[in-house]
Amino acid sequence: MSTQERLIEATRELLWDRGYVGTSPKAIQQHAGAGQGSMYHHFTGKPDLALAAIRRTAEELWAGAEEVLSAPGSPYERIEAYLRRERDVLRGCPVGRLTMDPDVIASDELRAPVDETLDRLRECLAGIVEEGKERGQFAPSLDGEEIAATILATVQGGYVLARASGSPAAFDSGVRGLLALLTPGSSGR
Amino acid sequence: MSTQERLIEATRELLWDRGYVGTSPKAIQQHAGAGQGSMYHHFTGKPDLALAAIRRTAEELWAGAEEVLSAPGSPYERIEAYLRRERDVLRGCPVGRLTMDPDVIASDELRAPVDETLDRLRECLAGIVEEGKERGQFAPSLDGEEIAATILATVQGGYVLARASGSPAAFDSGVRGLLALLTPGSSGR
DNA sequence: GTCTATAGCTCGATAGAC
DNA sequence: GTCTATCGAGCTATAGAC
Repeated sequence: MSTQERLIEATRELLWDRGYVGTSPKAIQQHAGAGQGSMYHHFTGKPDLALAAIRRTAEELWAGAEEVLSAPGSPYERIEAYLRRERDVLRGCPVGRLTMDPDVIASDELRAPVDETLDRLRECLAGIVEEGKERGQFAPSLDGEEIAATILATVQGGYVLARASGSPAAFDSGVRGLLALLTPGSSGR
Repeated sequence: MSTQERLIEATRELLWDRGYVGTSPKAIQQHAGAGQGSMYHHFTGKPDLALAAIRRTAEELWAGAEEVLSAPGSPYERIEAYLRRERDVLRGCPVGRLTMDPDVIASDELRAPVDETLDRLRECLAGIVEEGKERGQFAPSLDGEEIAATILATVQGGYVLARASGSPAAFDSGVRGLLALLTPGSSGR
């Protein structure tokens, strides 16, 4: 793996665990096994390197989610597969956690990949919900865009609850609650 | 307001906006209009001051939520009031955002108020859902604890979506989706 | 391309005058 | 109680040798 690659990968790991504000160039260099000059040769500075790392993380997350959501199965089954998918719950979402970083939010460039990824996910989920309505799996009164936002929010918020309690249980509990509400034929009342 | 008070209030504001890692003692002192020595006279250091600030923020949040959730009304109405309550959406949750702070999560002392607050909220919501089941407002198949986790997660995740897009719309959308799923007599299918 | 050296600044904390 | 002065360390970045 090239030095440039190692720098990006090290940055991705550190951004996931410590966020942008909590990640120093020095820590990145040590993680990547590279010197100061090496980093500043390949990137103009911390924001430039972070942008490369965030873009790659966003792409990977989207690719993985898209794979699960486009797999064969009914709309409910695909949403369930997405929600129940294996996750490193206590580590949090590598994309969503960036929204709590003041420097990321302050920069349109750094925020863009985060925004686009969550937006694409929402569109994708909304389409699946609409398909479920057509098939009679979900109530016609439901709004695809809204339910998509609820699904995404439950996942993102699940990470928050899990990290607060130090256990993945709260994440799973929230997911089970949402699935119960979405379950064809037995939800709401 | 005493210097000690100003220090705590300044810390609360900065923790809300920039998190623990992103908040420096110097910034706190400037915000509070106090010198170095003043801060270290009243508190042993940054963790001590942050603990006082986090505890107060957690207590205030719980008090406000408890007030809305214990107001008169049916279970569904109380949950709706909680979800639709006015919030500084783009600023995020002053308690929930701390879960993305590596130093907060690493310290049992700093994490405790966060954990306890969300846990109490979950218990409170779970009781309301159970009450709704008894009244026939929610389906008997629903689990109070799980739905409570879903509600809390939708709120916490709503902040994430809103901050990612730079607009409160996504938060409101997720809340409307959840309320549709919870609506007596018209949810799921 | 990669290294070391160094800059100028801020970090979190302490010392000691008043 | 509050202030200024100062500490050693780490921050982000640049310079320049190799």
